Amino acid sequence: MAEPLPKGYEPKDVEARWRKHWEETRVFTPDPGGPGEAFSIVIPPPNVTGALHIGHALNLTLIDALCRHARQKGKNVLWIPGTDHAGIATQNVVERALAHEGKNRRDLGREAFVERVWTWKEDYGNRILDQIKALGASVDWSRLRFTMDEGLSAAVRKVFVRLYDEGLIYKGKYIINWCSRCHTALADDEVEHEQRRGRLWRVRYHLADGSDSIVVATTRPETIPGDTAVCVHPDDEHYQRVIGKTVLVPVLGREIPVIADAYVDREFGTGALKVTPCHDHNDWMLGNKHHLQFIQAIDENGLMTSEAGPYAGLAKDACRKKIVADIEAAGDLAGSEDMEHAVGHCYRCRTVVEPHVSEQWFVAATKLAPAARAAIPELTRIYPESWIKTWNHWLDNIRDWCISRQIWWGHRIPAWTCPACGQLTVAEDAPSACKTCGANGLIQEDDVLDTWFSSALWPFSTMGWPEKTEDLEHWYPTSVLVTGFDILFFWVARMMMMGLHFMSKPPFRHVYLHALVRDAEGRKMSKSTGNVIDPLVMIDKYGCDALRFTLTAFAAMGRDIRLSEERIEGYRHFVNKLWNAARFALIHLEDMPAEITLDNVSGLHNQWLLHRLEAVKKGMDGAFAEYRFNDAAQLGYKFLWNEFCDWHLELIKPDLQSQDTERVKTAKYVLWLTLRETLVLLHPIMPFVTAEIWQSLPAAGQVTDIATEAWPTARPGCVRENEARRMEFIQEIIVATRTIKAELNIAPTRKTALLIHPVDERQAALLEACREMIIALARLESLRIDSPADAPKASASAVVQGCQVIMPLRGAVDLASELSRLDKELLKVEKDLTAADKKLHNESFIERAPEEVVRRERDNAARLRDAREKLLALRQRFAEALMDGEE
RNA sequence: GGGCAGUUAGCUCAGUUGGUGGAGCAUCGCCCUUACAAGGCGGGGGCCACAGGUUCAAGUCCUGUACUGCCCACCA
Repeated sequence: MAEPLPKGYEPKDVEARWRKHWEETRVFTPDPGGPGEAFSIVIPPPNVTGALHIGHALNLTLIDALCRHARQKGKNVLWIPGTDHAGIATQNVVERALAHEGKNRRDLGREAFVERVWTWKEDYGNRILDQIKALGASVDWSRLRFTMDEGLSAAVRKVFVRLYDEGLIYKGKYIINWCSRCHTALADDEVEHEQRRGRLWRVRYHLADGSDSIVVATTRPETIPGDTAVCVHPDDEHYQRVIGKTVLVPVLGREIPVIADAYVDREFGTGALKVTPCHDHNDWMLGNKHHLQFIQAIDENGLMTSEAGPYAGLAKDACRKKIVADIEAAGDLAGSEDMEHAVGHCYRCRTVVEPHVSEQWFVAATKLAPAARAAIPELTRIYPESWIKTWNHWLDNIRDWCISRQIWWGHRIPAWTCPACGQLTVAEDAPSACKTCGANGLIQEDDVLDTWFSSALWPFSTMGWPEKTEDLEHWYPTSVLVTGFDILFFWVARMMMMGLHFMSKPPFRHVYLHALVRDAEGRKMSKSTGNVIDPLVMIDKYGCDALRFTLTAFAAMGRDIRLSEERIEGYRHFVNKLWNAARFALIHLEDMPAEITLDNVSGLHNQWLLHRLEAVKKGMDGAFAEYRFNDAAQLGYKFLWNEFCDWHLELIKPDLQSQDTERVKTAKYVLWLTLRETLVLLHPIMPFVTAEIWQSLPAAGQVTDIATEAWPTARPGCVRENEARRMEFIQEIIVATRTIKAELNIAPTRKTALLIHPVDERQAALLEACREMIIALARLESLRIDSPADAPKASASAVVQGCQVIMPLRGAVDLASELSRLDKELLKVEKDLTAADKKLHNESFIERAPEEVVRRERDNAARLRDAREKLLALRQRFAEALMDGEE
């Protein structure tokens, strides 16, 4: 039965207890044969090396809210947790640790190194799981996955082999992005371009016949030894004379052709471009088109090759200095200038990326992309929809995906080469002998797959594919993918391609892209800037629910979140408010209150509250369904605080003290029921505090776990617009009275007399029925509801919906301030009335606006006119009182 | 260069289908009213970036401009 709640909400103990409870009772472990419509989400697997950051906190909070809400709606909810092996990132971390021991991975050798990473993963990889727990994520821990689990690795191999057999994976020589620090190829989207200050040199190339020269502009003179052509625009009259001739590479003296291609921008630099096919993506394209020579001048370590002649062995930066100096010495430097240009950096280590020609594995993304493009919005809806254009543009311009990485940590490519005949065998399992020549000792590829290759399979590999599992049958495709837009292409697009190809269905019905969390100044949070907000610290300081509520409240679609600690602190007040409201309720609900019929509940305030509750239920339900998280949070916030606490709890205080047992009974039941339903509504956002309060509340029968409680059903009988409006009128009367007191500097606690002059019998009856409420909330000594004929002239007053509210003033009250108060009020009414009249005098408004709108405007004007008359009269009386007082 | 957002109170942001603009924080005043001072009550504060257009009516729809941010892109 009911237990008293401690005075202050202590998140730490409460959260720990509920986490344990939910884990032990396995309420988040669903059965594929269980009842309810299937609802599933796969976690965007955090990097196993990573610590939970605020972006994860947002992501997990939103997913958790959706899952908890879906569960409340009776769905069969599966949320699969897991982590990603994050190839390059994880390898880097372990290599750094090794470096501290003065070793590198080659000292250990491949096997020992990989073993070491696994050990590291076991030690540190579980930290992230504890952090997911700390956030209250209602994941199914029995289905925990890791991208390098045996099952998922088998899926990777199967996919690789199938794609290879279908010709959708191939090996080929291509210019790729090379990180000389990570010593691996990078996919196009793993390269981040940044504007950097650089220099543009103008270098003179002499014609081989010595007759002339041509000046070429370059930002990378160190690639000159790799030049195999100079290219100009075919229509450029400056260079017609040299097209088809040959020039000499500066310093080296090698003879190369001058070619013409419309690719060249005549306006840029000198209009002449040096072509270095091995060290520039566009030059690669030109080299192929014009069948140029391919000369590799820089190796994979960033050193100049023997092709660079006198510069061989130099680091590329040193070569740049030297070659510029040499050219200048030769008198062939035609000038140089500073310029800004985009430079590619490795997204993991920030090293400048070097275009590099090598043998790599590719997925024919160009062939898989069209289906993925067409899937949105036909098969999968994306929220917010504005991303469709970006999605289409990216998929329309996709290039084949380089999937081989020259690192050790990851899924090793399942391809073997025969040492005897060189035959390549691609297979799920290591072949014992060469199919062609029967030789043994086939050698597996050294490279591993891009991390995103296994992530691309995540929605079905986690459910047991390629086995035909019940999970797949029941829960694929997943209901919605929730992630940040920053990995739309890295991850979402690739999942879409793989899902469509292997499952014939898109991997998710909806994609919800949430914002990036930034700091208060709108900057990205990063360790180097020192502006990170650590979610674990926030949970520790303010409680998980406060953090979750804040993130949810700020998660408006299509907009970044600027987070600061003060905001979390602010929403902690809300958690506390809920807690205290519950404490109040529990004081009066020692036992389960007797049930009453709600459709015809007595008491205007009860009718109003239940009416509002219906609206909030509906509103929050819709908000969750459409991923309007901020709306859901706001609706819950306002209802709980501004309606339930500010009004209803105050309004039922007299009820609870009453001798009328029916009245007490009604108050208690409405209180109990509203609080319970509100807890359920808020539970998806604030699981812990709601769970704690829920179990303290008396219940009919066994106390249940709020996590398994159903979303409250609608009570159409409680929707009562008219009663709600009447209650709002009473509230306006009370506010007007309070305002008079506040503005005349009368202490709110000082009980005053009040006279209300209603406009008609109906209003009089309503006021009479609510007499007690008005007295209590406006803090009155007495209340008269009738004509003000004998009211003292020295009274403060207000007009509410035509009804005059009059407060006789006695004692030390600054009477002059009442006069200015009334003047201010009059001014406002005048202004509104002028605006309304202006509209009503506009003939086209009367003619064209809908009847309803015109009628409302007329009513409005009439109301204002009436208010003005009454205020003027009241002011007149008051002014007389002032005169009298002065005489 | 292309694309996408944003511009609303001092600050951070809401504002569903056009019908007199809201919240939190901050600020000012009064109150320790027996759930809550992490609180209550009340107030002040906005030509909704700018310029046009559509409309009886525009923060909301359209066009353009300015600034800010993000994404994409092969200007060497």
